[in-house]
Amino acid sequence: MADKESLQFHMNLGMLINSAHRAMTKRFVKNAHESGLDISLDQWMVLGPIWQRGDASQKELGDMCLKDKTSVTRIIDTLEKKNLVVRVPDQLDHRVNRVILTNAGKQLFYDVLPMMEKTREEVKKNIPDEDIEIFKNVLSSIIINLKDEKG
Amino acid sequence: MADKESLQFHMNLGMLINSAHRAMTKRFVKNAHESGLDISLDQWMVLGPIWQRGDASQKELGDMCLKDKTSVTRIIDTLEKKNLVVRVPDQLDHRVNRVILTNAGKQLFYDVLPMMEKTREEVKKNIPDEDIEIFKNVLSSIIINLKDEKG
DNA sequence: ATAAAATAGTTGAACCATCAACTATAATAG
DNA sequence: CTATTATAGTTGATGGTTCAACTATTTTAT
Repeated sequence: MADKESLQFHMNLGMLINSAHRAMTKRFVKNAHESGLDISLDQWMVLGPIWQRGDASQKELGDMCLKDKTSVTRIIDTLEKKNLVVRVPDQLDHRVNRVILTNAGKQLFYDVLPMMEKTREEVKKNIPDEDIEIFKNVLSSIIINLKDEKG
Repeated sequence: MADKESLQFHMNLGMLINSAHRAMTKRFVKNAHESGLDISLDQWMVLGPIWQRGDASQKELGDMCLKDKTSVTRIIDTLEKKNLVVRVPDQLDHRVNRVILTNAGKQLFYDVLPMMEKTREEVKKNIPDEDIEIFKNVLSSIIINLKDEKG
């Protein structure tokens, strides 16, 4: 597979991760679009945990998605603009917002699921399972290697 | 290593790549900052190939970095604003710009090299070489799996 | 030789990430 | 109890990515 060798020869680790990441988000959006769904990968990354738990604070979402609080704020902003979630002030701790799905949000979640599965398969095509395992292992190690004090 | 297992349990492939990528660019910028260097990882990704070849068209840079032509335009914009590169109209083909390094650009390139090496080592720490090989292999496969018509 | 198609690059809009500075509330220390 | 500190979230600024639409050249096809 000359294409692949050429890629590896010319690119360092950072570029490869960068490109793979961008290719994945691009494909996700493309598949969503073809299914008539208007959602980005980052919006989906946030929607998932909310669905899973029923509700979540923005802090919790940031922790679960490994996203910055600023990013969470802005993603929730656009999800709210699309009427997919709402922010509900927490009754006990007035600093926190509980984010919950609207009916439209729940509907979208279910609509996206099969499309997500399709994307996952496209990504993993022709890659042996054991390589995927090592791959995830290395990713985790890199994240831990670079983890710094302030989350 | 409970930390790592926990990561893998909670995160899917997309999130892991996303986080690893962000951690790497963050660390790069942090190391650059600590060395008194003002450059982002994307700017560095573009600077490298220019140095390597002496000059390059924006199209070539996009191909080499796997970046969109719009991104290249904007990165060159900021590199030019920082007086690290200049755009020179190609004499033969009036559609293309040749991008070349200024003296400041060359100087910065040499200053960044050791810092880049340090970052690379931090990223790969405790990861066996053969796993890194498989890792790069999987990344290349993903990129190829998702490659679409319009680069 | 001219019309049509391809190529290189730019611009504006929308979204995401990061940093720093900020508000408001809660927890803790004296 | 009050002063300090910590936490949750927001805002503005800057940089990068993608898409779509655009300009200006070059290539090609007839």
